[in-house]
Amino acid sequence: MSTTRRTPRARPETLAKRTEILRAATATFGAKGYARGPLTEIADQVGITHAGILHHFGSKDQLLVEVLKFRDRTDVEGLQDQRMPDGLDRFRHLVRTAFANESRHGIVQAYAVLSAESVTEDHPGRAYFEERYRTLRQDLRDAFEDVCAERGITAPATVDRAAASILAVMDGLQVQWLLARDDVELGEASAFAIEALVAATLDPRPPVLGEPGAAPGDHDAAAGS
Amino acid sequence: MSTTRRTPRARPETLAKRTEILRAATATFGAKGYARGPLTEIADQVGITHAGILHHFGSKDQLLVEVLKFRDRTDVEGLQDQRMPDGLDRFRHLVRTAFANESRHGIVQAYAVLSAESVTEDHPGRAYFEERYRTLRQDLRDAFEDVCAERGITAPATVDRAAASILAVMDGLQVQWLLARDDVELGEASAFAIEALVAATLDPRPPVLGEPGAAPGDHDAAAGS
DNA sequence: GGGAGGTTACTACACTGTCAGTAAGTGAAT
DNA sequence: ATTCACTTACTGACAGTGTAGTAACCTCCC
Repeated sequence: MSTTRRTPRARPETLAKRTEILRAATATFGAKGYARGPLTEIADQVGITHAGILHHFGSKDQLLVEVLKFRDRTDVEGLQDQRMPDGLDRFRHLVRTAFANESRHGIVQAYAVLSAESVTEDHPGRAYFEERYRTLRQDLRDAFEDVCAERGITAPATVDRAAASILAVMDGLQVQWLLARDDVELGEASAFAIEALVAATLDPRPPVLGEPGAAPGDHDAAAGS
Repeated sequence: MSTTRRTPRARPETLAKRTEILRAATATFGAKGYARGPLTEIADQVGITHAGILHHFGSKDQLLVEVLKFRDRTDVEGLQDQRMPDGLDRFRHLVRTAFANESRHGIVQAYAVLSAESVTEDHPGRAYFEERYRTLRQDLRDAFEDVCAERGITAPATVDRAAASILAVMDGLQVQWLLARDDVELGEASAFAIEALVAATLDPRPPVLGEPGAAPGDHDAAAGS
């Protein structure tokens, strides 16, 4: 936890190689998923053997964890000088990210595939994604609280749902976009949805569908339709 | 090849066994994903060997396709007497489904895992999910058009984005719910989001975030945050 | 010269798919 | 109603492949 600097001496060359491996692993896990992404394919991309990869990362599981951490690290570097925006800017930032993602197919796919795969039995990435979503939801709740405080209104109880929904819609749109890039506009659709969800949270309107006492006990059967 | 399977004679016993296999396969693929869901585990559940499974379905790929088709078949049976609702009821139906899904963990997980996995290279389920989402989006677009026609308004250009977003938010919430069932209320959050997206589509308001000419060309780097 | 960054060679599995064979039907014709 | 020709529903053994991990050895650089 504390000083996880497992490799004491980091020669610059070595560090570069490791980064190269992490990038290659992202590509392979993105293209084939973790379960079907062989170490040999990753090794080929960086011109070594699969045993060389294991020399650096110990195990495939560990490699996945490092890949995930690596992404977070570089993401933060992307806006190192400017702090993560807060208030409404936090949501604008999400929209910008969605547009930017349209030209980052590989990473989008890696995250989409790995996050869903992580819910399976004994998946090495599970803890990472649990933590990630928990943090992001908290993050967005905070942004909502900020905006409400600024406006002198009390944050509604729906901020929980809104925070989860915003992340959800971004993820879900990514999957649809990956399956049909001609039919789904990732950036535009995300912008629309985030706008709608933020508006509904900050300035609620009477329900269109009528929900309050809606009986959940329903003998209905359509998994995702 | 040579002695191909000519639509095997459907003895009632056999059909029952096949259904049993499909159910077991759903469980295994749900729990472990397709890539990591071995035929032997499915076979064990129904008391035969993995070769027996292959006798019925020819290949693992084919089994997956049948599993997916099977789900659709049973889903439709669930509301055979009453047609799929249209207009606003279509959206209410989605909300009810989301609540119902809270007690159908296994199927939800199977769909969440398999849909994301399907975007990977040469995945046997890809065509199915492409088709599924295309159909569902069209379905929701139609529902929007109906409501707009009823109200004598012209459907806005955002119906495309809204349709994709509604499906997206449902899927995305499922993943978060599977990762943290105590923190995410699948039904309630889906209800909130669908309500918000339908309202924003049918009765648009001025933007809170301000988007029109927002420059997409942004040197930003946060994959999913 | 000692350790970091590899390699080759190998072990040990975990799976999928094939194949030959068997037992239990099925459906005429006898 | 029994026999004969054939099919269905498997089993058990195994081939083949893909793959993670290990061990021993090489080979530079500091």
